[in-house]
Amino acid sequence: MKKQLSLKEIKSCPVEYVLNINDTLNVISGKWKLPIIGSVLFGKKRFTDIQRNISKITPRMLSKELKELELNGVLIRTVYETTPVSVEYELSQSGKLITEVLDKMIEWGVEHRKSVLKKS
Amino acid sequence: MKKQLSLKEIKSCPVEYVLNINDTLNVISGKWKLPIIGSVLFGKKRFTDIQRNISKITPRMLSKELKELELNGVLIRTVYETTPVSVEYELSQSGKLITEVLDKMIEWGVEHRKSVLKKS
DNA sequence: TTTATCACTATACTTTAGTATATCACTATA
DNA sequence: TATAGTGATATACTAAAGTATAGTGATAAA
Repeated sequence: MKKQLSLKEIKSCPVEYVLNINDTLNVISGKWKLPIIGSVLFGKKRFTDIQRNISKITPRMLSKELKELELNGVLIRTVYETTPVSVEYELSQSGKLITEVLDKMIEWGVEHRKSVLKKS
Repeated sequence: MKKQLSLKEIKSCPVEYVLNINDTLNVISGKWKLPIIGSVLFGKKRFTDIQRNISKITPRMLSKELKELELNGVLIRTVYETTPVSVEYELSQSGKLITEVLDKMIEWGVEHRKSVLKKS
């Protein structure tokens, strides 16, 4: 098994640095992951709720991405044995915390745009 | 021209939220952008330096990605009229600041992995 | 009886991202 | 004269990501 490195060790090793960022990047990149996270950000949602929320997503993509997000521990999937079954998706504890990363991205983006506009 | 929204306005509008994160995401996603940023993180680098640094990248990809990063205002390209010409790439001011986002990503990733391991 | 809802899956397709390999014009060194 | 280094570009390809469209089985309402 791979040794767990400390934050300090990761940030000081270029290879680990890139690998660890990629791990996080994989959780949020692709066309639909972010909209899905956005959709469940304010509480539990069902499959069709999310689908209605993100009008252009196909069920194939939604199903695929939900599975991946669940596998990655970002979403929690709960099945209720009603008829027909209902399934609810919600953010896990660390799924909720990813907003800290997202907010940082927005902040950088806004500042970056300012500095690009200034120069042109 | 599009109105510049404040941080508050962006964070409170789901559509703007996703759009703005995507802007930042586009700067760092893809197979090679992060390794390139990593390579120039500690100072100016030339085309072949970066190529040697990232041993598996093809010149086509390196050229393509450098162009995109320059266009996005993350990298600055300087041409020196030596013979043969030499070209140096370095991070712009806000290019340097993107490390704040990257560090946040590492921090979340490390905590997230901990919480996933705990549960299994 | 037809239609709709639920949460999906199957198949075939297109589009985008990335790879492989060769080449450019120039110059300096062996 | 042959070879290597400079910073790339051209063409053709494969692989990955995403789209389009139809269909599943159970149930319940019109």
